[in-house]
Amino acid sequence: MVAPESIVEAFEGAGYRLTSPRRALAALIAARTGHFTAEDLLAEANRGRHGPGRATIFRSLEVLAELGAVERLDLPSGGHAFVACEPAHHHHVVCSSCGRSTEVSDNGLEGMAEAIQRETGYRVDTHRLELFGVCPRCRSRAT
Amino acid sequence: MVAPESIVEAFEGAGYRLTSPRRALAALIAARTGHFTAEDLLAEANRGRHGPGRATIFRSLEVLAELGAVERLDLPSGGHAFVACEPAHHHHVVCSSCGRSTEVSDNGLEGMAEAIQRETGYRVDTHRLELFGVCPRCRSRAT
DNA sequence: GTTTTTGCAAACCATTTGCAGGGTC
DNA sequence: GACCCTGCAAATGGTTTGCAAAAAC
Repeated sequence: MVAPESIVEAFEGAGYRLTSPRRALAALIAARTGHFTAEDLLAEANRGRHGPGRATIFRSLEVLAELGAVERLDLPSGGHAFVACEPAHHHHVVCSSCGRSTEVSDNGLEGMAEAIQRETGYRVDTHRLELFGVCPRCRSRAT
Repeated sequence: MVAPESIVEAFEGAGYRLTSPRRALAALIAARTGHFTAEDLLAEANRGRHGPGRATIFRSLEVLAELGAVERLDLPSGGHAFVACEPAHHHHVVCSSCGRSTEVSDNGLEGMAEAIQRETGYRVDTHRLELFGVCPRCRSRAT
């Protein structure tokens, strides 16, 4: 869904050192088609015998989330997951069947935030929108 | 922000038994002006010496969230909190300074969901929108 | 009297942290 | 060579669970 290089570049561009655990992690993330949890990556890393360790995975995901190369999602279940993405403001629709996700511009939401600001008097600083549904592929397969 | 009775009624209406721990919890929740964590309630419950225990608090919050008497929030920090609310579809603007929150109709969002559906082909089932900012009171106080 | 709820404390699980050795710039 | 990064394993902190006693219906 995302090239491993773009993740490596995120590290690089922000002045982080290029290490083999980070390269390996980039590959693991790039190999994912949908959203994934830290646990998923960890399991995958342990499968191959030279994958990054638990601590590195968590630490790197945090960095990547800060850099915007990855976004943290709050699943309806209360758990956390991540999706690789382009570093621009946007949101995701996540397929609850296969986990695949698609980016969505927040076209319209900006306006809504302004309307809310006017109505409530709050100064709205940030928002998070998460959409969950079924992707086209799963819809047709489900038939 | 919400009357204790409305919470008690939520239990009642759904066929749950009315117990004193549940009444006490309803009062604790009603006393909150903003969002609160399970931990907050637990601390408060322990202050008075006959409050509900840890397990009951978590179990009840889960039930109330299911019933829609309370909504679970995902804070930007990654933690979880709750707000008491009316059981209708809506969203909240949460003040990051004092924790107070206000309900917001999702006026407009419905339309957005449809647009997204059309654009991406996903069938959108649910969404969660959380807004964070500074409430009027804190804005003026902050000057 | 039957069924639900509670409380306690132990179990859990994801995530974080301290620290010494190793790798990168 | 200096400083950043990693792995390990132990600590953490919020949330869940098993079970016997207590309360509601």
